[in-house]
Amino acid sequence: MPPTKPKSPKIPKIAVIRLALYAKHLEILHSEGVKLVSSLELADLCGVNPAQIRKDLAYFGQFGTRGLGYPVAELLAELKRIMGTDHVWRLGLVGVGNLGRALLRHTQFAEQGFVFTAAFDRNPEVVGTLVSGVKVSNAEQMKRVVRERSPFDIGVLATQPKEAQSAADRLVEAGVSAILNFTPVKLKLPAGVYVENVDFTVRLHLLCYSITHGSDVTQEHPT
Amino acid sequence: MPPTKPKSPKIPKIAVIRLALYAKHLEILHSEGVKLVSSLELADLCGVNPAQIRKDLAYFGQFGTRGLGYPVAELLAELKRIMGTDHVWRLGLVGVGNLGRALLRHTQFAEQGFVFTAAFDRNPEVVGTLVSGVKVSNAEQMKRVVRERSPFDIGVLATQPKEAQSAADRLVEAGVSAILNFTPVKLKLPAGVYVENVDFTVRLHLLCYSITHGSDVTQEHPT
DNA sequence: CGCGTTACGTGAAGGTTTTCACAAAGGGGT
DNA sequence: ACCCCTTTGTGAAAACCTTCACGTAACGCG
Repeated sequence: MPPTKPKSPKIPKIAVIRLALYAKHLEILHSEGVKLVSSLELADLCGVNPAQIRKDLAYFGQFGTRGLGYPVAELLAELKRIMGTDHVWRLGLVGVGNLGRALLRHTQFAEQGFVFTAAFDRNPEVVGTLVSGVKVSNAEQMKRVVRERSPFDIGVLATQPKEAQSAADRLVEAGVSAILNFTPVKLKLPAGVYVENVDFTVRLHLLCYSITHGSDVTQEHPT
Repeated sequence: MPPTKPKSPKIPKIAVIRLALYAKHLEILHSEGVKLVSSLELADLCGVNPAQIRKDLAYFGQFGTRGLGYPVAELLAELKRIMGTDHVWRLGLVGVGNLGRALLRHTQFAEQGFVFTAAFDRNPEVVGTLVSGVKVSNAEQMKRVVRERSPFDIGVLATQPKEAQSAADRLVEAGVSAILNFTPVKLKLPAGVYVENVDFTVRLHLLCYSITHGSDVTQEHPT
């Protein structure tokens, strides 16, 4: 079962998203004791085309045996390795407001190997408190706190919009190279810092459009 | 400024998402007193290709004047009309937990014309309380509450995973035809009910992949 | 041990979305 | 009233992603 590095340098983002989808269903199959799965079976579970699965996997190597299918446990392990989710990732929250608090308490993160190791805010009333087992530190001392006490890999940004950019700058300064951005601000960041913007209102807009027009949109993207 | 119904029946979903993006930036321009904008200027602000903007708009009609550009106020009004966001939408929350509470208190919704008019939970300790000005009702009486007291247009699902499907069923029963689903459950619903799934963990997985591989993904989808 | 069956891996075809490039059209100055 | 400049609207081309279809490999049964 050879390489795990991308063969060609350009993988469609959507393919990576589907990889996570496959992993999720493989996890279930694995827990059910299923040892082998064909692209057809997995495709049914995931709601995609079987050829799609084979193509997506082919970006990263050969994982199946012809005539049989894919070994569930091995493929799952490979996918996790490819996604980088074969180990725990540490999250650092900036902005302990309504949303931030909910994120800290959100159990799904931990279930998937994402653990908050730090939290920051500027409000003196919040700094020093413990939320869901995480101590809230002063946002102004982020760099020092990260270095001396609670390092983390991914920054989670849930501040007020007007503080978003400076908070992001501080994250970068502290050495973070990936940010999950819950604010509606388009962040300006140096190259090499990865950002994913989460904006639920976009989805609401989409629903409004669908209700208004009776869904004449095409693609049905996963997640 | 002619029709607003789609010319051809199939509009790419991604184009509708971009429409919301354009509207957001037009809103800003409008508040700055800008009267006219060219596709080039707007494209720069939105981070997309100018031809893309013209194509997207062309799905719905002709809104610009050659040699000049687009009238900001008018185009904004048109886009809102197209998206259906020219009036307030009423939201109904199911599941007043950590996330639900944060959503009720989230100010961005109201700012964009989305107002919670109802909230439901099964926990007797929560039922009857007031969260962010919204009375929490018993989830089992959803149908009645909706009809007699607090109708709403879009259901927002933030329950525990195991209750998600039955809560969704109840929403449909109560006449709701659009659901914003924050649970990781793939809902089974009758045709004609629109669902948008919001799963932040997908984005985290994507960040993991990027960090691990140094971003070799292609597309850069907005929001 | 060979043959049939199954299902992967992949080139080629098909479909969709993005970008290019240009004709056509409106505005404004002279 | 005409001409020039700007920028739209849009076919055509390019890029991209998905699906098809088949060669090929592996297993297992007789």
